[in-house]
Amino acid sequence: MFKPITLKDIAQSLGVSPSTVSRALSDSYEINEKTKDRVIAYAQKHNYIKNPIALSLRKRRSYSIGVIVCEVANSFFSQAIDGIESLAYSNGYHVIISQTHDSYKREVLNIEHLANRSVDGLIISMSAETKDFAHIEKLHQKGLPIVFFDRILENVKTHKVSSDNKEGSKKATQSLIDRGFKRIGHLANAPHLSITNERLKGYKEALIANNIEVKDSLVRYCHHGGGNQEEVVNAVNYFLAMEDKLDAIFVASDRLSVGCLLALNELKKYKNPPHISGYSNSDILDLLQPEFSCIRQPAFEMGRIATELLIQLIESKQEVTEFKTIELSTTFTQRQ
Amino acid sequence: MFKPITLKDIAQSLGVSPSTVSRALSDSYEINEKTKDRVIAYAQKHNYIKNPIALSLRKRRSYSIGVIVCEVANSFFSQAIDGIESLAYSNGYHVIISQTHDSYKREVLNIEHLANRSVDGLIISMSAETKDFAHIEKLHQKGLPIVFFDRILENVKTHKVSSDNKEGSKKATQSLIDRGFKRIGHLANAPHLSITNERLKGYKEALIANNIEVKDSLVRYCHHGGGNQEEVVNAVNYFLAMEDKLDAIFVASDRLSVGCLLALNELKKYKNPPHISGYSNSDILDLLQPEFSCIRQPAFEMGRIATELLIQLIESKQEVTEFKTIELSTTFTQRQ
DNA sequence: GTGAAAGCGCTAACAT
DNA sequence: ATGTTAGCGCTTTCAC
Repeated sequence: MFKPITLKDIAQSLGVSPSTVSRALSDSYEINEKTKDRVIAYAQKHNYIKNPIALSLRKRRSYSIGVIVCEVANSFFSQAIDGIESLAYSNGYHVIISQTHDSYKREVLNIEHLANRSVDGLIISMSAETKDFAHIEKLHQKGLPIVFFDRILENVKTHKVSSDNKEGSKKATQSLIDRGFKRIGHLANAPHLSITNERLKGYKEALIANNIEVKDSLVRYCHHGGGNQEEVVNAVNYFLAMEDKLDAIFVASDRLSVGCLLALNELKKYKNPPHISGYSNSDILDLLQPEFSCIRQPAFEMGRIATELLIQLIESKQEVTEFKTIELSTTFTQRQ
Repeated sequence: MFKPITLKDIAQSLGVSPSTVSRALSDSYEINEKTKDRVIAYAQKHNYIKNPIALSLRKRRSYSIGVIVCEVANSFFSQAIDGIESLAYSNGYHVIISQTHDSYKREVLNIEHLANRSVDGLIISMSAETKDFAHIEKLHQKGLPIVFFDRILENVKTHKVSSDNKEGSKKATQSLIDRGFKRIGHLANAPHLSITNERLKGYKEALIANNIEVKDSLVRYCHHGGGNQEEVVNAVNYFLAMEDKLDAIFVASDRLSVGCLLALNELKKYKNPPHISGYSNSDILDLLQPEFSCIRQPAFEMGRIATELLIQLIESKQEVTEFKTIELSTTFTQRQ
């Protein structure tokens, strides 16, 4: 069975000590050029690769970072992951992706699994279900480098990367108002998420700025982030069944936008359905739904920046006490 | 800094030897019940978790499996990954996902990285660009457990899981013929992929069965699997520019279906565009493009089965010499 | 029923 | 410039 060549093997074959080999391979200045060449040549010829596990044990570093997201089958997150990977690989880090499927239980399990010394740091986007943050705070206190992205945890002191949610929301809602829509519903994400509140604020601010009354009855939350289509369908049905017909719905997330459009599609019987506008990073939606105006987050860039900050955290010699909260701008695309 | 409690710590605190603690925690029969209880209680109270890295080094097993796919932002693959995860986790394995973005170079890099003792086995779907298989054959010969899925490597003797590509293709093409389409183009994937050939065969067989001439000029390959939209646009343009107008296009993959529909969307100026039918596991496409008939692969199930076979391979005591090639059926959905 | 010791593959003081 | 040694955290043989 698969038994790769070790450093010791090389040492033996070459009649030198393991430490010499180790030093030669890490190009130490104290090793004779000739020995170095011999060792490197031999290693290359035999396809030697350092055992990363032994290395990790020794250095107490795994050179891998963990990413916690609700799901990868989501344009926003898969683009963000591409950004994370691009920076991680170029810095010699490996990326381990873990999906919570927006379940609190899975989040706890996955984070603990990763944290227990198999990753050097974590990039986390909270699950929609999570209300208790003990599992994260514990790790953070223990000193595990963590960077939050998109779905932030406000009161944990570390780097945070998101888009300017309030602003994005406000822009989109304002655009609906500009187009003459007055009764605008808001299909919101799970109530505990940072993004939910910020996006709600943006929506409300736009209404207020235009002297439109803010009504809680026009806001519908999806407690599982749209994880089961049923809750989205229910919300859409609620909106459609309202006595005072809705003019438009502003949708709070990528997944919900998809869910909402699907729901509306199933309910074709309704004539004059409300106009839909919302968050989406999906190219498909973008082009197939020509009347869908959307807010796009710079997902790739957000991933890159989060990773950059995490690597800084991991590699910093002294303890970091200054933390950044970065908010990137979103792009709003007005259609038709 | 993040310094978790070790087995040695427990031993010291309890005044027993490390070996006793180790045995107690693995519930060895030779340990006194009382000692066991003491140890387990202490471990739980202090949140002790075995260091997986040390464990891996010792056992020469990482309890993690690597997954190589072109990209996760793809309905088919993300569903397959969900299937892989579901079985892996319930068997105590961890899943590491690695994306090739259909680049040969990335594939080699990622596979080597994972293989070098940080995973116990690999589930691979080949990159579109890959024509040279040495990197995989080498690992396979060394005894690393590998299961292929979807994009198979024919002449490597190991388990393979795919859908019945020829059959699926044939069904879809036949359905186009049944609807009166005669001049049917085929937008194919990269020519080296197993699925490309099988799907091409199905397409051709359907034509032949209906006495329609098979013309190579009606087949267009996308060498990067649709990785850059440009090649898809070019192919679509080629089809649209043909003198004898095409009635329909049969599209060979999930990603290409998206690309093809997008391209067509951009080229709206053409009246009476050809009818599109093809592979797709996307719920969005499914519902937003009501006239799009599609073949859906049982992605989740394929992932599950591949994982099951891989775990068998990993855990089998004696060498496995009998290998399975599993082909699951696809579902064809006829629209409008 | 428990402990001592060796070793998984590697690196880094500490020799020489 | 190179070798010796100890140790990262764990399991497992061999003693007792």
